[in-house]
Amino acid sequence: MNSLNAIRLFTAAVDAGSFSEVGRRLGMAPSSVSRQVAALEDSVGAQLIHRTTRKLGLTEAGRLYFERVSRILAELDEATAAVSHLEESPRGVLHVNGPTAFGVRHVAPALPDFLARYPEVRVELTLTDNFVDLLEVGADVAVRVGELEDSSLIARRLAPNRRVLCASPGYLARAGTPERPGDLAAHNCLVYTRHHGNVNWNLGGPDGLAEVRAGGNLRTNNTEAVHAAALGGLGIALLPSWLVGQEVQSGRLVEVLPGYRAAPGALDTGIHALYPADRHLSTKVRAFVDFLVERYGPRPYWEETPEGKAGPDPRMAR
Amino acid sequence: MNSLNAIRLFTAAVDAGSFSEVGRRLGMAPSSVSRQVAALEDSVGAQLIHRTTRKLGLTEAGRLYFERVSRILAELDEATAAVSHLEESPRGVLHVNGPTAFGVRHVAPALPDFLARYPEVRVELTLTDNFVDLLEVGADVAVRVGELEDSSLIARRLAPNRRVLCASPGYLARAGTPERPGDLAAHNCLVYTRHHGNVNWNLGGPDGLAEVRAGGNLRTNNTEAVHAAALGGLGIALLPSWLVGQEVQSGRLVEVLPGYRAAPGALDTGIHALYPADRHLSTKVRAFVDFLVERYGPRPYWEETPEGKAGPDPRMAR
DNA sequence: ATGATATTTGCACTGAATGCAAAGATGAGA
DNA sequence: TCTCATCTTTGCATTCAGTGCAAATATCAT
Repeated sequence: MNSLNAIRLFTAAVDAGSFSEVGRRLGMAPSSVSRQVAALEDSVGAQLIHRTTRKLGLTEAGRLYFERVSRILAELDEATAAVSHLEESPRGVLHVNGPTAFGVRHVAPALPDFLARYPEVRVELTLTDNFVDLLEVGADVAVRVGELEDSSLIARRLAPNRRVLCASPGYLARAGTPERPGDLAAHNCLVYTRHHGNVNWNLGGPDGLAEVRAGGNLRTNNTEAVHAAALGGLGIALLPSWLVGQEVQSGRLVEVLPGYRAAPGALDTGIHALYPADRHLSTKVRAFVDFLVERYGPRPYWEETPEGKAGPDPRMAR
Repeated sequence: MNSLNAIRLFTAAVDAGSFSEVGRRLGMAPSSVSRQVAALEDSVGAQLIHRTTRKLGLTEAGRLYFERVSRILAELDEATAAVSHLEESPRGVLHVNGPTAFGVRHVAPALPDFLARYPEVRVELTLTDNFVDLLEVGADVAVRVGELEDSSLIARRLAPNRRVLCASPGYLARAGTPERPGDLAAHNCLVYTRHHGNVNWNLGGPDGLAEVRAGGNLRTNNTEAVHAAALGGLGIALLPSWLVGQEVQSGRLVEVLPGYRAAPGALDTGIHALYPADRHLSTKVRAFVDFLVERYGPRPYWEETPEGKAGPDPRMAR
């Protein structure tokens, strides 16, 4: 197999008109240039350059080869430059994958700012609720809420994932407001059933952990359904802050037992960006992840309290 | 500088879908494939392939690079093939250089047969009477008559170069036919003056060397002029057999003192083909030189005697 | 002729590429 | 859920290609 270096030296020799001159320009011994060109001639099976101690002359084969090969070298450099250019600054198509509910509320609204900052990036956002293989779907980065599957991907923490108790003002006016965790037993608790499993709520508060039996007339495996029911005044729900935070801020929902949060568990691991553990992280992915980290910040906007009052102990945020 | 081998392995990996598969196909260790691709990625400064133990996935940069690079590799193979093709059999343009007189009489007439045997060759014949640098004029092969300049070129002997005494039948009828070398002093000798130098004729015959003073009413530095004068019946000339051989055969000239030839000297060194001493002799040059050797043979057609009678002692040749 | 400069070859050496083995990762199937 | 087969990657010793230097040879200019 002929080496690319030999071809470059061949064209350089044609340009320079002398092996020694090539050596001087490229800082190598003339003998090396000579041997590389000779090896190239052996590999193509034809004399390319007639040599004399004073001048070089192209063979017909050499002329033919030079014309084609110098164009090819230019194309190759161009291809390399194109790829390098792609990584100079965020550019190209960024495939983002994420869960529907979070994506609609907190990824899609962020995209205008992101795209304004990086005009050469185009985003392709795919929202699905089943975990997908990044390589399989050709995604560059995924946003995952909750527990992380075991994989070789790199996870960058974007925000905590806290679940809070909440209900509509109408419900509370009608059914009263619980004062202690034990009071929940008397309320209509809207239960999200993840794996037909435990439906008790483990709450952490000023007086430590409390496990309460949550029951009511609605059990569903769909968080959005719990959300809708709570908004409709059906009862008390335990929902992630990114889902209800802004409605609590606007008063459409009211936080119940504000000193208590769902005790950290698998579902509360946090919100992460996942991307392949490549040695060369592409600038567009890095830019996107950095952008989300910056946008959500240590305390995401959906957890901001209106009066700047410090919310729950940040140390609770796993 | 990125290596061509790494690029080939990259495209092979994209085609095969696995580094191990590439290793099996190309008979090399998977780790080598992996390292070459990694080195290529380093050199272009971007991840090209997302790797998992079970599958490979192209990056956007990888897709871009693959598209361009696979086309470039094909072009490069094509260029190499074109050059190799050129040497598979005699093909292309053959630049032939030679002296005018010999070229017109014995090279040009041979070309129809040569070109008929090698239909893919085109000949560019340049006839000049001053020695030229092959490289300078871009010639592939030169035919030289007489002494060889000292050079690094390879000389292949094509035919002997003998000079014989001859005159027209009319001249001999008028002035008589010399019987011994000494008789030449009484004849009109047509003298070719090469370097204003010695104009004596050194003749070799049955009784050894004989140096005779050649003189007459024509001295010229042009062989063709001597030739024309002899044909016109002006006197006795000492001319190369390739120039007068066929006219002797046809009777337009008559050989004088047939047992005598010009004693071998610089002018009689022979007729040679010269070509560059390249390690790869092009097939078209080899074909042409072989063709001339075969055509002229050990005893050139211009020296054939009508009755098949053995001419002068062949050992005199050279 | 002589000197300057060119290509090429022999020789020792350096550095890159390789194969092997081991470790970590992933998917299929029991 | 566990095991196995297979994949990529890394460390390490080895091999081979590529390099520079010096010498030999060739060519042109002075």
